[in-house]
This record gives sequence, structure tokens and C-alpha cells, in this order.
Amino acid sequence: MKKILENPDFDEAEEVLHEYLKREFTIQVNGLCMVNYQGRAKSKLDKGERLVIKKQDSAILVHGPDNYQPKNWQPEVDSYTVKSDEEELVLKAKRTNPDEVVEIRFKEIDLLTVDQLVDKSDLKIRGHEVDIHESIEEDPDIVEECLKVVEREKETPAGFIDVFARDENENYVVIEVKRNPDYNTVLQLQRYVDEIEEEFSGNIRGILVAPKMTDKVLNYLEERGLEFVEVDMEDVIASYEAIDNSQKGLQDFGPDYSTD
Amino acid sequence: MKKILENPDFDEAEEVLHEYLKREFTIQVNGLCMVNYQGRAKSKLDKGERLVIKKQDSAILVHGPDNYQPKNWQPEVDSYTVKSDEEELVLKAKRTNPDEVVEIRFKEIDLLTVDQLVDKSDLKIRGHEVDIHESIEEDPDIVEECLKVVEREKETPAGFIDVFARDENENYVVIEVKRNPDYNTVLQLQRYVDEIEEEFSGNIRGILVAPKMTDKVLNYLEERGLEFVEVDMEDVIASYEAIDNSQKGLQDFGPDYSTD
DNA sequence: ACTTTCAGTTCGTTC
DNA sequence: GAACGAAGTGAAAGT
Repeated sequence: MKKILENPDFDEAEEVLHEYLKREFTIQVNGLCMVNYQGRAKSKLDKGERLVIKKQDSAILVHGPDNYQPKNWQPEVDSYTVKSDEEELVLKAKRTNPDEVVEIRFKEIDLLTVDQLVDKSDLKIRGHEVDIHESIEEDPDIVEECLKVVEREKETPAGFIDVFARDENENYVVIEVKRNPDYNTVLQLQRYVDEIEEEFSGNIRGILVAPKMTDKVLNYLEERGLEFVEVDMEDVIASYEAIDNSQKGLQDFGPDYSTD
Repeated sequence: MKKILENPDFDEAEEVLHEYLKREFTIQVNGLCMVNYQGRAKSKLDKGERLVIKKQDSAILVHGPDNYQPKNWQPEVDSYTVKSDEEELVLKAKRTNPDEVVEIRFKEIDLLTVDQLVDKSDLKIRGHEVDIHESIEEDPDIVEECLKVVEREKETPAGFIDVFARDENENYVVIEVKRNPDYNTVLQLQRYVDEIEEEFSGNIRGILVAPKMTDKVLNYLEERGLEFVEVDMEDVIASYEAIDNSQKGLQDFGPDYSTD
């Protein structure tokens, strides 16, 4: 830790902030503050105790005592200004494109720390939608037996079809993959099927592939003669790991941690 | 601040965590750690220095030195477990529905603080989509002259219509309001217009009201005989403030902070 | 508790 | 640099 100041006065805090705010340090401030935001929208947050974090890429977060989300933030800041008097310390974080500003008025500062975090490792994550795509390409049977993948990301005037395939009777099959399907997913699939019907004529099947489904969306889907196939996300992840592990040196997905 | 421990050993840290983790305290831990997540997806994060925050509603965040977003998190946790030996301190945060677990393995702890943040004030925000609704209801001319609002949030089998109105020729007008319109918005509006055509017959107009628009979406819209009206978000916010200020005691949106 | 929809969405990729 | 779509989306409001 570079600095740890407990209950600093505003002068002291201003000096530290002035020194470290524009450099690559992580600054944490616990204190009583008010926050105003103006830009794409406008917000106001009255006095309360919060944790303010300024990150090394200049992003700033104002976290309240609850919630995953910060109450206010600025993803990346162009310029910081700090000013203080006897009553308060005012921190402004501005950026352009879009033009917006977050203003934090500290009325009390309980703790101010400055640290430099070193973190070169990337987050490896599995279970994205694109993993389902690859999983289908690897093993089309998870959607339907005897399915042959013709093309992935096939372009149509209505957008890109996730997977374009033919079934055992040589029917064309439009496959739309969604992690969280909803009404719009159905409309989107419908559009693709319509496009393909114009291009190829004949019976075109549309299949929505997703790890979960609700009754209403399923009805909506079936009303339109479209189909649903459920995939197990754990299978997708497992298949991905099998691929990873078959390639030496990519065993990044080590032992499982059960939720028990 | 309840506690500030610099470079605590794992025993000490475990004791403090054990005492405060399950209670309504904000805990900040700066340290070297690895993180695994398994649940809706699966992720792995190698050793790196990070800031871990446990909030008072039991949410937990793992923030790296950069970015607005945490690298790992758990929105609300059902149970925490802490275990330590000479080598590491392991913190597990589990929840059900969905079943998932975040496991943080600390290899070093630089700073551990425990605080209780008091924050009773709500974030007041203006510039949401619903503010555009109210703005239209207040002054329908911003969409089109001589427009009369019939109903807001009108229910149809296809969902809720934002604003339902009649124009100067007594045509029914379906208005869909979007902050960030896209293809799906057009499909949605189309659905509503189709529904209203069935219910009322006759010429039904569909208008998409948004603060911005792209060429492709606009084309797609106009191909379907639908219309677009641009609104200025600043006008919406201003109109809202005018309403607020006309009502005593609601002047929460004080002076503007320019981005200069 | 579940569904639906919006978000100052953010973030990445692609054109 | 704009635009398009996914996210371990999260959060709030309605049912």
C-alpha cells in the first residue's frame, strides 16, 4: 500500500489526490458524500456514506453499501479536478464523447488509501453464446441427429444466421442460438426463416437452441411453426474443456468447484 | 472505520472475516488472489492483485486495477465460507437460484478494512425512457401537432403500447418510445400496429420516438410504412425539471454542472 | 417468486 | 469511429 490515511482533513486528502489521481494508482475513499451526474442523463444522489474507487485506467466508481452496481460511475475519464475548502472536498471527473461529468462532494473522509495493483492475468470464461455455436459445429447431434452444418454466421438481408444446416431429409434448417431467449428472439428467427424461404423456397425449418425456455415464448414459437431444442450449458462447457484439454498447454479450466 | 488491518496474516484475517462477513458491514480486501467462478458459466482468473469488496447486502465484487466492471462477482450471496492455512485464505461465496459459486484464493493480503456505510438516500435520475413517455403526455406536440393521447401503456396481446393516440385526421397512432432503438424495436412496433389493425381496422400509423436513430434501422422502419420522430433528450429532461419545479419541494434537480 | 423490460447499460467485434 | 449484438448481463416494476 502506498498510503493509508485515516480521517484525513480535506487539505491532506486534496494533496494526496492531486498527486495520485492522474497516475496509475488505485484510490479508495470511504466517506460521506453527495454525487451529481450530468451527461446522457442527469442524476442526483444526496448525502450518504459510500466507497469511491478510482481505478488505474482512470475509471471511477461510487459504490453504496448495497448492490452489485455502482450508484454513479464514469467508465474512463479525460480529466480530474480536485478542490477543497474547510467544508468539503469536491472531485470532478469529466469525459467527452459523450460529454458527461460526475461530481463528488465529500463532506467527510473516513479513509483514503492509495495502492498500485498489478494484475496481468486475463479472465478466461466459458459458457458464452458463441461457445454453444462451436459446440453445435463440433457435434451437430446435440441439436438433432443426422444434422449437417452448412454454414455459420450466414449473412442474409435480415442479419446473420447463427447456424445454417440441413436435416436428414435435406430440408434447410435455420438455427438461432440464445442464452436468454425472449419474444424478440422468436421474431428474429422468424425473419431469418422468411428470408431463407425467399432465397431457397421449399420447407425451411427454424430451430431455437437455448439452455432455457419459458412457456409463453415456447407457445409464441410453436404458433409460428418454429421449433425449440434445449441444450445443457454444462455439456457445452464440458465439450469445450474436452477440446481445450486435447490441445496441450491449454488446460486453463482446471478442477471444478461444486456448489455444495 | 471498524477495523483497518495492514498486512494481516491469514489467521488474523480469517478471524475478522468470520466475524463480519455474515453481518451488514462493508469489507474491503486488497490482495493477491486467484478467482474461480462456476454457475451459469465458468471462469478462471489467475493470480493478480485485486480489490475485493463485500457489501452490506452480501453482494461481493472482485475488481481488477482497470475497468468499470468487476472481474468476478456475486450479486447476492446465500452463504459464505472462509478457510485458511499457512499458504492461503480461501473465501467462497455461494448462492442458489441459480446455483453458482465464486471462490477467491488469497495468496497475500495487503489491507483488510471493515466499515459500516450508512446511506439512506435514493438516487434520483432523469432521462429514462419513461421520462420521454411523460414528456409526450405532457406535450404531445413534440411528436406531432394536434396529436391527442388516448392511453398510455395500452395492453395488447403483443405487449404494452407505450403511447396510444389519434392524429388530426382521427387516425389511430401507435407510439413506441426507445432510448436506443434497433431492429427489434421496429419489429416490436410492427407487432403492435398489426394488433391494433386487427382490433380497430382502418389506417393505423406507427411512430418510433427516440433521441437517436441509425440509417439502417430507419430504412427498415420506413420499408414497413412506419415513421420516426426524433426527440431531444435535453428537452425531455428540461421539461421534467419544469414540472418538478412547479411542484413545491421537489426541486431535487438543482444547478447544472456543465462539462466544461 | 417469476416474468418482462429498461439501462447514463458496458463491452467486444466488425465494418 | 459508428453500429450491431451479447452479457455469468443487473435492477426494477408488475403479476
